Amino acid sequence: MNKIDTRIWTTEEVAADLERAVLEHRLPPGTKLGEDELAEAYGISRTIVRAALQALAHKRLVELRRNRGAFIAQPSVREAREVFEARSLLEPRTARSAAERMTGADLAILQANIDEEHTALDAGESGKALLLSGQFHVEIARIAHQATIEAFVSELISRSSLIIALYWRRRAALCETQAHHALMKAFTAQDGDTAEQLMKSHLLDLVASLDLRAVTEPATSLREALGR
Amino acid sequence: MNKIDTRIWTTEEVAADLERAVLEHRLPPGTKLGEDELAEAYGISRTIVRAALQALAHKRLVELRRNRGAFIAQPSVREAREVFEARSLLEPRTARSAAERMTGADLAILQANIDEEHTALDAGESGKALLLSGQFHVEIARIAHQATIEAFVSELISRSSLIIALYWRRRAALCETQAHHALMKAFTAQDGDTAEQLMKSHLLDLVASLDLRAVTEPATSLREALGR
DNA sequence: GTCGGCATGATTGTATACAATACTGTGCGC
DNA sequence: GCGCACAGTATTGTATACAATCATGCCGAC
Repeated sequence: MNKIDTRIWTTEEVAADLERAVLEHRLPPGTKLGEDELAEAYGISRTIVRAALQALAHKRLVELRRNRGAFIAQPSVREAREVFEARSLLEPRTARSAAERMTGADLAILQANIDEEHTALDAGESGKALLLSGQFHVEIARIAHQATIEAFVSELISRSSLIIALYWRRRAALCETQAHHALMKAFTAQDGDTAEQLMKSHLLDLVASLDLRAVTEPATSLREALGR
Repeated sequence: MNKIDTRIWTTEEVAADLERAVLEHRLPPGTKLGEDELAEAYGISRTIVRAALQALAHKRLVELRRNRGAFIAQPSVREAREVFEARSLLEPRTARSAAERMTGADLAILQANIDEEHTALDAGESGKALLLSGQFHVEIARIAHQATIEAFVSELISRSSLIIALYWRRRAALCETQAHHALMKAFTAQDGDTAEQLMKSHLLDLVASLDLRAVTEPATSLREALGR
C-alpha cells in the first residue's frame, strides 16, 4: 500500500478513506486489515488505525475478532435480509418527507449525483458508480432534515454495498439508474405519495436482484457445504 | 468514584457500565467524563477508557470535543424530535412482527420485565425502572428476530433516556406501565394489527409528555437560564 | 506416514511516556 | 480598579514499548 505520506491523517479521515475503499469494492469482504500494514500505509501509529477500525466496526463494515485482527465484514444472508428490512421501514417514509420539502437546490444536487454516476459508468468505474448510487439515498435523508435517520440510512447503505459485493446476481446494471430517474420525477413534482411508493418498490427490486438463497453461512455451513 | 478493583474490566464492560449509569440517570447530561478519573475508578489505563468513550460517542450517548474531553450528550430539541421520528418508523412495524411470532417464553420474558419495573418503582428506584422500561422496547425488536433493527432501537432508547432527563414534563409516571400492559394483551393474542397501533400511540404519548417547546439549546441557554 | 506437541515468529492488547492543546490564576500596565 | 497578557497546570492526543495471544512449521512418537 502506498499513500501520500506528507499529509497528516486524522482518525475520521482514515475511517472515511477505508470506508470509501470498501464501498467502491476495492476492498472485498473478508480482507484482513492488519494494523501495522495500515499504520505504515498512512504514515501514522497504530493508535489512530485502531480508533478508525473501531469506528468502522461499530458501523458493521469491519468485524473485529479478539486477538485475531480486523476483517472487512461478510454479512450473512440473514443479515442481508435484516438490512433491507430496516431500509424498507426507514427510506420510503423518508423519501416522502424529502419530496414534500424538496427545493430547487436539493434537486440540483440529486441530479448532479445521477449525472456523475452516469459519467462513472461510462468510464467503466463501476465502483465509483455504486458509491454514488448509495449517496443518492443518503442525500434523500439529508433533504428530509432527519440527521438521525440519515446516519442510520448511511450505515445501512454501506452495509448494502457489502451485501451487493457478496450476493449480486443480475449483471445488467441499468435498473438502478431507471429507479432513481423515476424518483427524481416524483421529487420534482413534490409528490410525496409517489416518492414513497417508488422507494418502496425500488428497495424490493434491489432485494430481488440479490441471490439470497445461498447457503453461505460462515458458521453453520461446513457440514451443509460438504453435504453430509 | 470507587469500583471493585479486583476485577479486570474490558472495553465493552466499561462502556456498558457507563451506559447503564446514564440510562439510570445517575450521570446527568453535560457531565464531564475525565479520562484519568475513569481510568482510576475502574483500575485500568486510559487506553481502555478512550475506547469505551469512543464506543459511547458512536451511540451518541457521549459527545467528544477535540482537546476538550468527553461529556454526556445533551440532545437538542431538534435531535429529540428526530429520535422519536425514527422510533415511530421502526418500532410499530417491529411490534407487529414480534406479535406475530410471539412464543410463550417471549411473553414470560416481557412479563418479567414489567414485574421488575413495578418492583423497582415500589422501591423508589425510578432510574432502574426507566432502564427496564427501555429494555421492554428493545426486547420486542429481539423477539421480532431483527438484530439490525434491534441495534438501532437500542441506540434510540438510550438517547431517549437522555431526552427524558432533559425534557420530561409530566411527573405522573403511571402512563408508561399502562401502555406496556396494553401491548402485552395484544402480544398474548398475537394480534399484530393492534400491537402496531398501540406502539404507535405509545410513542406519540411519550413525545406528548415531553416539553419540546423549550429553547434550551446548550449554547444559548446560559443567559436565559439565569433569566437576565 | 500421520498426528500431536512444542518452539518460534508474527500480530494484537494494554500501559505508559511524551507532546500538544486548553484551562486557570497571577501580575503587570493602563 | 479593570483588562489583558503570560506562565503554570491540568487534560487530552499520539507514539511507542512491552505483554499476551495466536498462527506456523518443525520434530518426534506412534
